[in-house]
Amino acid sequence: MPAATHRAVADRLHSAAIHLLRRLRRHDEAMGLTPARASALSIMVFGGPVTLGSLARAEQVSAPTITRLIVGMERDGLVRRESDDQDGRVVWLHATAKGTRLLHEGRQRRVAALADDLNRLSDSERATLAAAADILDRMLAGSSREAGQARPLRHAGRTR
Amino acid sequence: MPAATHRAVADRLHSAAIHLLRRLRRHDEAMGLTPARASALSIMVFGGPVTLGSLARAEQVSAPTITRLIVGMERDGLVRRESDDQDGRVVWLHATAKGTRLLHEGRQRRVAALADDLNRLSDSERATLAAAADILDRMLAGSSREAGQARPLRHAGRTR
DNA sequence: GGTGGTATATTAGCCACGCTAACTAATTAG
DNA sequence: CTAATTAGTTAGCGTGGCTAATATACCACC
Repeated sequence: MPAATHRAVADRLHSAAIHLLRRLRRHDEAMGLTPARASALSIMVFGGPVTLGSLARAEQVSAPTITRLIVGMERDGLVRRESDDQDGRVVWLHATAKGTRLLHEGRQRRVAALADDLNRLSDSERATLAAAADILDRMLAGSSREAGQARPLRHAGRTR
Repeated sequence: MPAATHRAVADRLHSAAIHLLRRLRRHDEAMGLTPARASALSIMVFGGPVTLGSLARAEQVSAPTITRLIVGMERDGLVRRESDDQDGRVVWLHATAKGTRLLHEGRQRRVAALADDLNRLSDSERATLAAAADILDRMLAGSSREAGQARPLRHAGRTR
């Protein structure tokens, strides 16, 4: 397979991923969870308690951004702060029951919408998609170099 | 194939798409094009001139948001405004040469990064991904109900 | 046991880009 | 000709990116 073909595949994959997420994203905000909050919550729910710093690294945003995000989420009862008894500087973040519930509801909705679309495909088409998802995840996991294993849905940043 | 399996496929696809775009998005801002600008530009470059209103619909954002985005892009020489001679209300938007060049450069970068990853796969894995991209694009095109045919990379919105 | 350096989190203040509400101007319908 | 509709803008708000500067805690070392 020549390199030019790789680029063509890359291009189509890129486009497919954009369309897929554009479609799913509409369900994200249907229940009061902004994307930034959903992404941070997913890290805590699937990966357990984290410190502010490690959350910032996992989300690939700056420390002040995370501080402010968490202040709001704590105010709304989605996360709980807890200070470390070994190290007075670090703050541990836990998803509350409410936060966990909201995250799961949103996830359900998104995935259900996609599953609807999948219903209209043939078995072999679905099998192809399943195989592709596996290949992609292996490929991307291999080239990812960050700490967090969960799913930050990162969105843009300013560059100045 | 039972519905439960569809959900599992949906879940894996969702996750794969997120990881894919998270990886690509880093290249987006490497050249002074914010995601919102890149997305608007891609509509004009690949789809030709558009009116403010149709761009807003294609991007799925409100009219004021587009107005402000375009004001900035015009200031920076990425787009040109032109009024319609039939209808004094409408404003046509054209990508300038500079805008077109910037967009293509960014696209090259993103796709090149992905093609690198694809190099490490086997031929049959690549074929699976190519087939999956086609299936996805057909599936998503079938359920999309908007006017614009180009590629808005939409990101979150506020709901109040 | 104080002193300097490093690490963690916060505060302050900027910018981009979502939104609604309210407006102007142009067109179309009746 | 007036009323309704449509296209775009202006004003003003909220979230979530950022850097720079600061407070606190820890650590290392003399």
